[in-house]
Amino acid sequence: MRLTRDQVVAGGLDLLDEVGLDGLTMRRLAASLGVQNGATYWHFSSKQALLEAMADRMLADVAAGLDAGLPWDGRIVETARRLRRALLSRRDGARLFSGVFFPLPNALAYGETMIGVLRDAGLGARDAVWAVDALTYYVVGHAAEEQLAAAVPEAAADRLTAALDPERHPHMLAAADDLAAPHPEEHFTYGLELLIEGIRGKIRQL
Amino acid sequence: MRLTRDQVVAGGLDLLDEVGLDGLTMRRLAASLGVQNGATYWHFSSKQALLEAMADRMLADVAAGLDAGLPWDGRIVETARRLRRALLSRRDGARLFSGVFFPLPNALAYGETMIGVLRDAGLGARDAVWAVDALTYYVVGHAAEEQLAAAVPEAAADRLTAALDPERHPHMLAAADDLAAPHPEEHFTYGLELLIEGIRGKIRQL
DNA sequence: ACCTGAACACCGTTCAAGT
DNA sequence: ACCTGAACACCGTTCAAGT
Repeated sequence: MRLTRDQVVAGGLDLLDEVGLDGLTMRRLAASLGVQNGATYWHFSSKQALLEAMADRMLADVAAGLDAGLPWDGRIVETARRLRRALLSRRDGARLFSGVFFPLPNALAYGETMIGVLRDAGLGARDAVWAVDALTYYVVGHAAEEQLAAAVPEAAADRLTAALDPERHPHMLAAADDLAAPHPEEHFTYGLELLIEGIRGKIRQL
Repeated sequence: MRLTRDQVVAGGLDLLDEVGLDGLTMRRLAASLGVQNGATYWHFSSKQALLEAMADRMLADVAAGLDAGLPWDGRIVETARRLRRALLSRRDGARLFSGVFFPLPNALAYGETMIGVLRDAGLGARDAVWAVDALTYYVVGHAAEEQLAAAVPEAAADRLTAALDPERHPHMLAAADDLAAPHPEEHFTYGLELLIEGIRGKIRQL
């Protein structure tokens, strides 16, 4: 059976879950597909091109079928959540996405949806784009940090507490339980609401 | 003259400006320091350890001497700007920082300062930490995108306009001039204000 | 204490040659 | 059209041996 482009992408995503982004090599991928080393280069001109295809595949359903009955802020929350879920669906998914240049089909669909919601809410073109940029940086940054913390199981927590000094970091020590973020969903929602509240302010000023 | 740890870090940062994060190799660094390949490993146990030291050095003055006379929102803006400037001070500085695990001295000082400002403003421990997390994801994400766009000079713009379809991306096309972000400072301030406005909302609820 | 020299086990990418 | 086999030019890391 010959290899298809889709199989290479799917194999890449499966391998990503197995070995993480740093362990993902073209040679391992070829091996896991039962093929020789150079074979994948017939389907993708470079590793970067493959990573882009993988990133976009990961975002497949982010912008599909958004409930038009929701108010604008509900639609923003829903779409941000979908992006978040997509990024978290694969190991190192957020890092994979942020290492890739933006204009990919599903990423564009996400952006277009988000901007559309804010324009419906009354924002001008520039405000809408810039607000979506802020939302996106937040969602991606949050997911990346969450996956980074998950990747460094115990060493992370130990190293953090070791680095914190009661003299110089009283505030961080006082919030140590919330720093380690054992409540990622609540944590995510908190920052998302901050941004949405800021957008509400902009809409009020219209 | 023998090599010092500091010289290795400084050489790493200079090389970063020259060749970018992807071009930064231990071998090139050794060559630029006029030393043999393995020599840097006496000063740093791994490339990752060196990258961490470089990232922290980059953040050296972010938390020093903040004007206590400013209102809380002015202090947040000032500190966020300093982090931004530090990240932009070196090529791929934002990507360097986000690839490194958080608890480094200057990064901790930054976090402590930010949390302190929000606690002064009246927020509880958890709210303050979570709000600072949101601010930091935003600052780093914004700087990373800005440096990524700067790294792909013209190909980026071309590829974006080529990918945009009037049928499917009317909103993005309508905002094309603001998408390419020829106004990075204004763009940065816009999103930062969104978050600060959200924090104002939290403080009002107290 | 600090560095050299040389090796080990990998990489991404290319490309003639096969089928 | 799609893949193999083999090579090229690199990597990070280790470590005996030198000074």
